[in-house]
Amino acid sequence: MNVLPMSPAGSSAVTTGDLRRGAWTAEEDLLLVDYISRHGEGRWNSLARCAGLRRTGKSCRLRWLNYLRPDVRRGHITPEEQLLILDLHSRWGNRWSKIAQHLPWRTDNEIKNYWRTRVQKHARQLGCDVNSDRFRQVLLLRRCCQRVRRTAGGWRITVVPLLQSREQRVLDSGGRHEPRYLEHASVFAVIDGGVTWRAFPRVGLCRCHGQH
DNA sequence: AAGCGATGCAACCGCGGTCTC
DNA sequence: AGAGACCGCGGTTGCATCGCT
Repeated sequence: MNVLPMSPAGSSAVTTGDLRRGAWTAEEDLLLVDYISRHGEGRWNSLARCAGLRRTGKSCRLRWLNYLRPDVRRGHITPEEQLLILDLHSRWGNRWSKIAQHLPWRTDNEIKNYWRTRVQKHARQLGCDVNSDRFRQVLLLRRCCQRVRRTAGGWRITVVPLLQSREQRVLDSGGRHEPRYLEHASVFAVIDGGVTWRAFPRVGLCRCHGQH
């Protein structure tokens, strides 16, 4: 099972009347997991009562779907997932549950949080819209850099912001053992020794030959 | 070391749609 | 058919943690 965030003893959870609210305790998690493993999911309100949990059905459902479900993947969102989320969001907007259907190991809540805290902030810093080609290119470049890192190993990569100029520019990031960046119009590239990886909007990463 | 603002994320809330009786 | 219960979604809040001064 996943390592779960647990509230410490005497946590921020409060009890109003017969119901508890706030952070879940390890004991509550165990009760819920144990009950669902024996009886499966059902009607959440009655499940909460039958499992001996002083929680609303809603609260139990949220806890199960977002954290206790065995197939939920937690932690760092990969560049591939970022691009997929970006693509799906450009199609459907804030339809988080619909987007999450295409990343079944991620929850809608996680995707929504990721979007609001990281993506929107990132776009603000770049001064562009999250659905713009420019923003997409930056993500593609990041993935590109990661691949170069993986294959070349040990290189220090500097992310170069997209320039507005239409003319071709070759940006040299410094030492001869580091990759150089080529930027032309709406295309990014990382030049890695004899191989050039180019990132095209809506297409992805392509390996090019003889393009220095 | 302490204070404080920024950040990330778990959890709650409100509402509209669906189900059940 | 309709009323109440329930579910699921998207938006929002609150708190723990981090990093800076």
